[in-house]
Amino acid sequence: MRRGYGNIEADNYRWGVLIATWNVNSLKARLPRVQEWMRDVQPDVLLMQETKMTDKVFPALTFSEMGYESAHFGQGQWNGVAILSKAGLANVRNNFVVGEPDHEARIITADCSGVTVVSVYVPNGRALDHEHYQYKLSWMDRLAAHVAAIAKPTDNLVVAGDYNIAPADADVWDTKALEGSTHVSAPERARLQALADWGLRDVVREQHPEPGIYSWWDYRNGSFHRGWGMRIDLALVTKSVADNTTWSAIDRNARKGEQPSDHAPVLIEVST
DNA sequence: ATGGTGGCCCGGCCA
Repeated sequence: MRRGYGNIEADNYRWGVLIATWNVNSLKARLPRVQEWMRDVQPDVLLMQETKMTDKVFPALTFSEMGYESAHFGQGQWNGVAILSKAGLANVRNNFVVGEPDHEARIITADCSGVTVVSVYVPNGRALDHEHYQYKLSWMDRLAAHVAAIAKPTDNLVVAGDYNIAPADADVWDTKALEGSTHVSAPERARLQALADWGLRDVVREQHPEPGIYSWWDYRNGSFHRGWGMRIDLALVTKSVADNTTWSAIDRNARKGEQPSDHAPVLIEVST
């Protein structure tokens, strides 16, 4: 029997595979919080971003002792993505599988008991006139090629992580404040639409149409307490997964307390 | 949000 979801306000007990994604903003700094959260919520699969460490120091043994297999694609003090699973972990693929490999560690793919999962950390972009923004747009194009290369729209696929893109105006606290900024520009949103056109659905938004659900709040200015957030961490899934997603949430409680990440975990429960 | 925080690891850069 499955448990409830720890500190998450679920109105019921749920059954199925619980898949979570979380930008931890340094796994070294965040390991105690991550372990506490994992014990509390018991995800079956956890995708992480911004581990900010090398593969050599990734705490695979710690996660193994907690019952998780793991795969990590890191590069040092920046970026770094991981997949933890107690539902099987096979066919691990670092980086893009087609085209030019990225020079940064931002994407890792694996198969977890019939579902292919991709942990993505999309480049921030910095500013619309910055070359990093062009890197972000081309990165999203390469992600689309990667997705098309690893799966068909009829497969079980979850592409989740920190997209650094708010899909719509309802996903930000103040559209005026963000005018001319990254994360909300039309070209970025067009890249998300391309993934949608291929067959990936924003299942959390489908299940939570209300505005004001965010996954990231700036550390500065008391943004969290003022409600200045954005929903930029997304779980994009194919139809077979979306149609079997029985529950989803953003665990904003994880943004509270001592030494939080600036991102909250996003969860989906998929019945099997 | 023009940056007041927090990550990297010790001088700024990045988010």
